[in-house]
Amino acid sequence: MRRRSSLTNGNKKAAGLKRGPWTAEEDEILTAYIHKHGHGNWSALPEKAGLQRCGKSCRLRWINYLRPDIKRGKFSLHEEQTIIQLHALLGNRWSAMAAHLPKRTDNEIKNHWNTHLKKRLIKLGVDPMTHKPRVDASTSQSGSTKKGSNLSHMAQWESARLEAEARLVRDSKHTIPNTNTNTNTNTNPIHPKNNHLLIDPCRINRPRCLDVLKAWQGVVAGMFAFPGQDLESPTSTLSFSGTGHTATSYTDAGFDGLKRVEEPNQLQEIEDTVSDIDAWFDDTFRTENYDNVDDGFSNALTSEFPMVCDSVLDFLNPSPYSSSVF
DNA sequence: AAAGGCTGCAACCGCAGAGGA
DNA sequence: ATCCTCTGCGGTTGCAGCCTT
Repeated sequence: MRRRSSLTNGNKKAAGLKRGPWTAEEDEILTAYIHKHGHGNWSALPEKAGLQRCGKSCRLRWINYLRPDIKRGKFSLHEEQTIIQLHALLGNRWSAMAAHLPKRTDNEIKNHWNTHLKKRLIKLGVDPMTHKPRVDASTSQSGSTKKGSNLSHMAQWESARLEAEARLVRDSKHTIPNTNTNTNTNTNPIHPKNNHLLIDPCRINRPRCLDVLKAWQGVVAGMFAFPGQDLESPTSTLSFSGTGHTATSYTDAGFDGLKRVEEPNQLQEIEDTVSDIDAWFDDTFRTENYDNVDDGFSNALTSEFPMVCDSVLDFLNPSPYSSSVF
């Protein structure tokens, strides 16, 4: 890791630059400039646009507030569920989470987590960092420890995958201008530099990670013994494949691994594991509030997890039309 | 009605990584 | 190999508005 000078250009507190809340006039100037010229180099933008702000401030204002493809206002129940689930997988990787919540910014998600969700989980007796019930260590000898360990592995694997996907989403956002208007294309663009397929962020409205996680739940729970594979390490995901997949397509390699379910009793094990995970999520997140709404969290999870079996069966009976979107 | 506390969120700060010189 | 700039990220702060006493 390279060291940098202690104060980079972007961090110098330039004298004479305005700080604090943006005025409507400043917003207008910035918006008009970006609509006309694009943002280009942020550090050069303020001078060109005639703003007494630093480039960093302009960038933040645009990304978190002025951008047209931003949804503001209350988070829906589904969005909150998604945030909680993503947080369990990714931790405080707000930008990666934002990539899976279209039209929400990392700042918004972070604020919502810190001001609402975190407190709610604490109130429910759930540790917001580990997403596990806050119980004393005496229960650690129970079978739940093993499941927790497996979940931890899953989280590591899925976390790595999500990060890669988030990166792709970011790339695609940068590659496709006017993402708010170009939403119905069926053809994904290709990254100009590496020729990798770029994921259309509009296709990630529903967090597909959940589907993949469900598939992984079967894999990582210890049903597959790959000689010489170290399932403790997320990087071993890459070694599932000998097909020369690049890192950006390594989830394909993971599905190759899934196809190794060959014994009927393995399917039963998968289903048992799914049930365990279902119960775990249910116990962790059920609240009176959720129980009292029709599309409550418990129901949502219950409806989500059957897809695990679908996914696994899908891989047991591979069809050319059922392949993953990855 | 006033004071103090709390909440929500926009904005800032410092650091790290990527990439060019 | 090193330095520098730019960009992006996550943590933190400041403050307006709301709530409670």
